[in-house]
Amino acid sequence: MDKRGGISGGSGSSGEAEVRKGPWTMEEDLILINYIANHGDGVWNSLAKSAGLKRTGKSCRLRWLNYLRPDVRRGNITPEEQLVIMELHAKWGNRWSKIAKHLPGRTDNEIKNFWRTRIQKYIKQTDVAATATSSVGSQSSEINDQAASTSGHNVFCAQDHAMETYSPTTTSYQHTNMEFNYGNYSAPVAPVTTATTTSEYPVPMTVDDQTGENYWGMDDIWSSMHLLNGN
DNA sequence: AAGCTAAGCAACCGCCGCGCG
DNA sequence: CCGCGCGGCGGTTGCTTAGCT
Repeated sequence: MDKRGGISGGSGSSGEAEVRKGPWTMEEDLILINYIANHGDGVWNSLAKSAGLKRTGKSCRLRWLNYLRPDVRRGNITPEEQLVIMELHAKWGNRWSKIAKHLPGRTDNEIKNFWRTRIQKYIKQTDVAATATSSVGSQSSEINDQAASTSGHNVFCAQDHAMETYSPTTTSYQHTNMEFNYGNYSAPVAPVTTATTTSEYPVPMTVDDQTGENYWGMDDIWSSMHLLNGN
């Protein structure tokens, strides 16, 4: 079952408004950003309709809050943030939005994913290690408290190498010769073999100094919005 | 080089609470 | 009080990709 596949909401023979699902396209992102920049957010269902997006209000809200907001921070969770997450999770449990409020620029979804992938793995490993050395099983909360009370940086790194090497896949509009990737979104793209062809796109791209790859960052998108809006 | 597996993450789903008529 | 719509939240899914065999 693919929850993210294309248009859903009926066979298409009816007059029902079709609802798009799955990864957001760059066009949709631009529409949403532009609309919110001009009208503000909120009342998401009507916003989706007014903006002409074939998306549910929920989907628009999620996309905006988790990704398109200008103050969203991307990239590595810092050791300090790791500590905060662990401390607050020990205190509040899976109250991700509450935890996210204490981490400016981080979203509940990001923290939730971080917890599930990194910290739960760490807990699992620690749990296995604990049961291996002792017949007494340890509970997650105990581990949380233990880890949360650990001062200093890279609390996981000593035992979890993945923490050190954590390098999230880019969430920018990354451009290669074949296609550009936007998180999971992968769209056919006009063949771009020269730098000049980037002007075909509404968004000026950034060139990575190290890889030489072109990509669209959020800054690029926002600057393009100013262009589109005539600022 | 090809196939397999695990990790990472975007996005959807279902539920709940709140405000409003 | 009740029903409805909306926003918010936590859980879950599945696609992509990197690493390994």
